[in-house]
Amino acid sequence: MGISERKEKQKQEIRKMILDASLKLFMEQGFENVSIRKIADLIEYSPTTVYLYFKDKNEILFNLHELGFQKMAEYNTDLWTIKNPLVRLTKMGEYYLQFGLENPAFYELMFILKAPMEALEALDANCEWKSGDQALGKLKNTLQECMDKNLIEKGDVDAMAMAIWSMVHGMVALAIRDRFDKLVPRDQMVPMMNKSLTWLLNALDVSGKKT
Amino acid sequence: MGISERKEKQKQEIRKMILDASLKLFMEQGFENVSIRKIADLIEYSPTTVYLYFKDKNEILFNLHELGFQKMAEYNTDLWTIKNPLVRLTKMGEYYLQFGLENPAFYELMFILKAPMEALEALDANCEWKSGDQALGKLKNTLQECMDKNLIEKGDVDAMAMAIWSMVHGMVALAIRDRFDKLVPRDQMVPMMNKSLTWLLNALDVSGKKT
DNA sequence: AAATATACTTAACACTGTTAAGTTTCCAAA
DNA sequence: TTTGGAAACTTAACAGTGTTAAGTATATTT
Repeated sequence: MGISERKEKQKQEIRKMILDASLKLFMEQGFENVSIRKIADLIEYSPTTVYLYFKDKNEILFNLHELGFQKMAEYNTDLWTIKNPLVRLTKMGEYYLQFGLENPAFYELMFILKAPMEALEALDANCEWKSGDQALGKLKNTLQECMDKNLIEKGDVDAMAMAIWSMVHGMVALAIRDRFDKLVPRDQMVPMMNKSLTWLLNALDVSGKKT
Repeated sequence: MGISERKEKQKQEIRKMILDASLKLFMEQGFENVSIRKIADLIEYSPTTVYLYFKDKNEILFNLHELGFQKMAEYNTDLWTIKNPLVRLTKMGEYYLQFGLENPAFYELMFILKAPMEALEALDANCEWKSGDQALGKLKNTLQECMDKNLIEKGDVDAMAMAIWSMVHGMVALAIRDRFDKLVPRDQMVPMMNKSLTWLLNALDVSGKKT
C-alpha cells in the first residue's frame, strides 16, 4: 500500500500549501484580505480546489487561529522559570498585552472574530476549545498557587480567572479596535495598560497588608 | 426662503427613513445583514440614492452606534440616585454587563467593530469620540468620588478607569464572541460575571480594612 | 419657454464565498 | 494493453457585497 500512502502525503502537502499561503496573506494584508481566490492564486490552483481540502473559509481561519496560540506560547517560554506566582501572574498579563498589541491580526482571530469558533462548532460535536481552555488553565493554576501561598485573598478561582482574563482581553480588544485612540495618546497606551494591570494586581496583593 | 427650508426638511426626512430602515434590519437580522441594497429595498429607493444622504456604509453604522449609546443610557437612568459611589460603581458595572448581553448587536457596533470608528475619522478631523468619552467620564467621576471618600485606595484615576472598563468590556466581548461558551455553561455565565465584578470591587474596597 | 440645478436610477466594476457540472489525470483490474 | 472508474482539478455560474460613472427625469430659476 505504498502508493496510497504517498497520495495521502501529497494531500497533506497541498493542505499545508493552502495554510502557508493563507498565513502569508494574513500576515501581509491582515485577516480581512484573506480570500479564497487570493489563496488559490498564490498556490496556483483554482479557487474550488481549496474546497477539496477545507470545508470552508472558517476552517482555514480556525487553523490560523491555532497558529496564533503557538505564537502566543513563544511569548511565554520563560514564564515558568518564575517561582513567585504573583510575579508570574504579573508577567503573564504583561506578555498577554504585548502579544496582543504586537500581533493584532492573530489576536483578532484568537479572541475577537466569530469565524474560528463557528468552525470549531462545525468541526467538533463535543466542541472543546482546546487552545483557549489550555491557556486559561495556566492562569487558573497560577492563581491557585497565589492563594495557596497566601499572596492573595482566597476565593473562587474561576471567577478570578475570568476577571483577570477579561481585563487584559478588554484592554487589547479596545486598543486594537481603536476605542482608546481618542482617550489615550498612542505612545502612552502601553505604559497606561501596564499601570492598570499593576494597579489591579496590587489591589489583590495581601502579602504586605495587615488584615 | 420657505421653499428651501421645506426642501431641507424633506432631505432630513429621507435621511431618517434610511436610518430607520437600517435600524430595523439591524435589530431583526443583526449587523452583518445590513446591506445598502436591503436598506434601499425597504425604503423603496435605488441603492445609489442612499449615497446621496450618507458618504458610505460606515457613516450609517456610526449613526446606529450613536443610537446604541442612547439605549445604554436608558439602562443607567436610576444610577445617579445612588449616593454611595462604591455601590454606584458596582451597579454601573452590572448595568454595563446587562446592556452588553441583552443588546449584543448594539454592543458590537459601539465597542467591537472598526466601522464606526473609521466613519468617525473620516467625518471629523479632530476626531472626538464624544459618546465614548462621555461614558468613560462618568466612570472616572465615580472613581474620583470613591477616592475622595476614602472608599478605595488613592491612585491614577485614568489607569483605574481603564482597568475597570476593560474588565467589563472584556467579559461582554468574550461572551458575545463565544469565548466563554466552552468554559462556562450559558446559564451560569451572568452570575459568574457578576461574581467576577464583585470580587474585583471587593479587592478595591478598603473601607472595612485596617490599613 | 429655455437653462439650470436637484433628485433619482440604470448599469456596471470589482470583489466576496460557495456549488454543480464537466474535464483531465491517474491507477487498477480484465 | 486496453478499459473502467475513481480521484483531482477546473470552468462557469449563483447570489450576494460596497461603490461609482453616467444618464434621466423632475423641479426651480432665469
